[in-house]
Formats: sequence, structure tokens, C-alpha cells
Amino acid sequence: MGGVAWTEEEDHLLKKCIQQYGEGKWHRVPLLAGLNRCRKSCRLRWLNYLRPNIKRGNFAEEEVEMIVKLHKLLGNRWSLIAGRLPGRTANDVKNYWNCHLSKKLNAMEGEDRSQATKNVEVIRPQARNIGTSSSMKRRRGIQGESSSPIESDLLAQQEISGMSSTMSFDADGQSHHNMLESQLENNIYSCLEHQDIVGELPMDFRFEGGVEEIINAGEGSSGQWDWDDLLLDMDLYKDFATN
DNA sequence: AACTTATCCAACCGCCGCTAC
DNA sequence: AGTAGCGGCGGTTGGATAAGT
Repeated sequence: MGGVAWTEEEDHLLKKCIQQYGEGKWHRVPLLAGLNRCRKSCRLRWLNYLRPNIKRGNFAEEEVEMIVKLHKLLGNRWSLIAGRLPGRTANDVKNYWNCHLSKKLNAMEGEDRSQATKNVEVIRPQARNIGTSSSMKRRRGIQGESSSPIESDLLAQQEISGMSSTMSFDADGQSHHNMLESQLENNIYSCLEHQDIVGELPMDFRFEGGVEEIINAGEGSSGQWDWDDLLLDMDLYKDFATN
């Protein structure tokens, strides 16, 4: 393996420790469990292997389709992709992509490219280009370097990120709810119009948890909601609705 | 059967943002 | 403001195994 393989005994100790003390506080886990492993190894072993309800074995056809769609939307953000696939870990998804899908898709893209001389490709804006200031920063140097966005797309990113980074929620009570909700919807739709997404969106679209959840989430310390999730939900909804 | 090459995937590494001090 | 420590993430490594010659 890439490092020293875990023994059954180590697995048992780690499981026992997590059951007793719960997840989190990984820096204490090696000591509490009596393991000669670093905090990161413990966390990874738990998340990728020992955690309950982890699905093992081959990926189903629907899962593969989902991965391809999500990867189009999110790029190499494996934890977000895995979050939409119950029982699958980010590492599983990443490995599957690297071993199976990337080659397959590259081959397909190669075929497409040979026909592309006649067809003008319409580049649909990607949800991953929009985010809160924090999530934009988090992705710095990850997605941006691996892809080669066209110039106009970059300009659109700058516009949108400016808008979304100023969009924060400071709801301090029910009295603000309606105002915030309509303001939120306006902001969402005006942002999405920039990305040419909303025009195709069915009127009955609802993302997970509804607008209420976004406003509640905004009451936390950061006061900002993750745009990626919203846009991903919208894109997925639209994608599945049209297929 | 013996050897080489390709593939898979668990584990590690380095970086990042956040938080507390 | 600076810094140390933390959790979390994506990229990479390398040993095990399968497939090919």
C-alpha cells in the first residue's frame, strides 16, 4: 500500500475509541486509542474504511452517471461529490474516477475533438465558478489550474463572486423573514441570470431544505451560505428534469 | 512457469482555511 | 497582527494483484 497497512487490532482499537468518545478531536485519538498513528491516519482510516454504512464493491451504473454529472458541475471536489452518493467516500470516488472514468472520458473527448472543427461548442457556465468568498478561496489553485476557463468565463466569475460575496444574511428574527426571503430569491435569480441558468429552470424548483434553510444557515457566525450547494442542486434538478 | 507491465486502491503528504491565543 | 494547532481536502505514492507475453 501507499503506507503501513492497518492491522485488525489497530482497527479494533480505533473503532472502540470512536464508539467511546465520538468523532472529532482527532488529535486526541491516537493517545486515547493507544495507537502509534498520526491524527490524520486515524481520521482517514475511520472515514474511508471503518465508518458504519460504507458501501464497498463496484459502482452501480446510476452511481457512475451521478459521478460524471457531478464532476462536470464541481470538478475534482471529491468530498462534495461523495456527499451525494450514500455510502461512498471521497477517496472511493476519486480512485474510481482516476482509474476508470478519466481515461474513458478523455478518450471520448478525443473523439469529439476530431469532429469539433465543424461544430461550435457552447460552453455552459459551471456552478463551481460561483461561491462565497471563502469557498472561492478554498478552491484556489485546485480547479482553476487544472481547467482552462475561457476569458469571458473568468470575467463572469469575477462579477458573480463579487455579488455573492456581498450577499450575507443577518436575520435576527422572524420580522426579517419575508423581506430576506424575497431579497434572497431576487439575488439568486439575478446571479443565475448572469450565468444563463435560470431561463431554463422550471418554476416549481426547490432546493433541499428550501429558502428557510438558507436563511437559518445565514444566522451563524459567517452569515453566508454556500453557493455551490444551491447551484449544484439547481443544475442537478434541471439536468434530471430534462433527461 | 517465469517474468514484465498495467491496474487498483489504501495510505500518506502537503497545503488550506479557521480558530484560539 | 502574528502564530500555532487543528480538521479537512485533493494529489500522489507505492505495494498487491491481475493480465499479458
